Amino acid sequence: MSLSYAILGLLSYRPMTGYSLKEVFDNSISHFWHAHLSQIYRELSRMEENGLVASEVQQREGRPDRKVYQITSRGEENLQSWLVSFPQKLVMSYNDEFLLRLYFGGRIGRDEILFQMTKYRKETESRLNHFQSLYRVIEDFSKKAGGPEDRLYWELTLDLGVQLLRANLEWIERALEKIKSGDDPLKKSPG
Amino acid sequence: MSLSYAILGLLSYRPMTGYSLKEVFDNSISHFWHAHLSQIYRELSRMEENGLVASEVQQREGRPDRKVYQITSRGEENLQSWLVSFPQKLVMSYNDEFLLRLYFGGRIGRDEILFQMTKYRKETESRLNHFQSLYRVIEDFSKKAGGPEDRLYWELTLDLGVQLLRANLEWIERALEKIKSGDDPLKKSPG
DNA sequence: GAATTCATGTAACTTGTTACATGATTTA
DNA sequence: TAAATCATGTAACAAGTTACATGAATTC
Repeated sequence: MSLSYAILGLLSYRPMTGYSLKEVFDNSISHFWHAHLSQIYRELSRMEENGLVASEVQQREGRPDRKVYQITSRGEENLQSWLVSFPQKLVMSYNDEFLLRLYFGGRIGRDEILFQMTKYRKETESRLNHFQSLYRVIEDFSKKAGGPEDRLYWELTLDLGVQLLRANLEWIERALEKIKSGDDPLKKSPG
Repeated sequence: MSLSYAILGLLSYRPMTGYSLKEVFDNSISHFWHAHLSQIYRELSRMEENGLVASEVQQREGRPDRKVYQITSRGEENLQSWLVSFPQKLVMSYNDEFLLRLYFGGRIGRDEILFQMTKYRKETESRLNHFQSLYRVIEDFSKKAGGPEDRLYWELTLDLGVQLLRANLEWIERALEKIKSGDDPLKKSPG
């Protein structure tokens, strides 16, 4: 289960609560990994049972208690051995609901498709904007934790996220034109 | 659950067994949707309970029985209303184990990263080759089922799959160079 | 003779998703 | 004063994964 390695890796930079782990997931690795808060809490409990992490409850006046998790030496070993083992099977389970609809586009009207595609473009654009703002987050974070080596790899993964979104947007433009030109009665039956 | 819509959509072209549905998943929509055979069987049972599909057992001499599923009118309605409803939340759960390792690349040696990246490139290349062979599958299939409209959309989804893989490969080349040049002691501290 | 394909599923388990429950502090 | 943020989780269910079980026909 890769989620536990994602958690171990992030805890290897600094101890964190489940809540703050979720923030890092959303801000720093959302371009290639997503997890729900409830998943993170469940996984942390399991990992503590297995001795991969250890928790300490911090009581603070007024504000609610925080349960701060840190990686154990066993957790470090676990992480390390995972990092150097290239997966036998590359899991690439890319299930895309929008593409599933588009595949069956022949079953609905072109206007509906154009409408959905335009919405999809808007969403993709805002995701691209979000990703581009993450370079700043990496810069800030590399000053606090990790070294210049870490920063190289953080930026590389983000580069891919940005490039894939750009390729996606280029495809959207071409697809819109293809669909529109198919809609043009002059081009449908020439002569 | 989008799996049931994928099944309904495919059954709307022609009746199929669970086994042949799996083949279509792997050959025709694998670039944006993946499902295990056991998932398909489970989902078909559930859908039959809900009246979205109906099955008929065909007995054949010598060979094992086949359970052929077809879409019901209720299933058609179900599919149609899903197709015209743009999702409130675009599910983009893209979890990539390779990128997760790369993100933590600072924790392992550069040689290991280069080794894994090279393997990743090889896998990505073979996926691209597979995708490119699917245009032929679409061509063949559009002669048997569906019309020219369907073919446009089938090709569009495949176009995206191909373009994303190409963008991925371009990124790999650049990433390899960046990692290698960071490894070069001459570039590390000039002078 | 061994492996692959066709064809059906069940069982056990892990992961992902959504809703619920609680409650203080801060910001709009 | 309403909403958002911080902070913890549980419960219930849906979806994804892997292993097991069966057995004929075909291909290597």
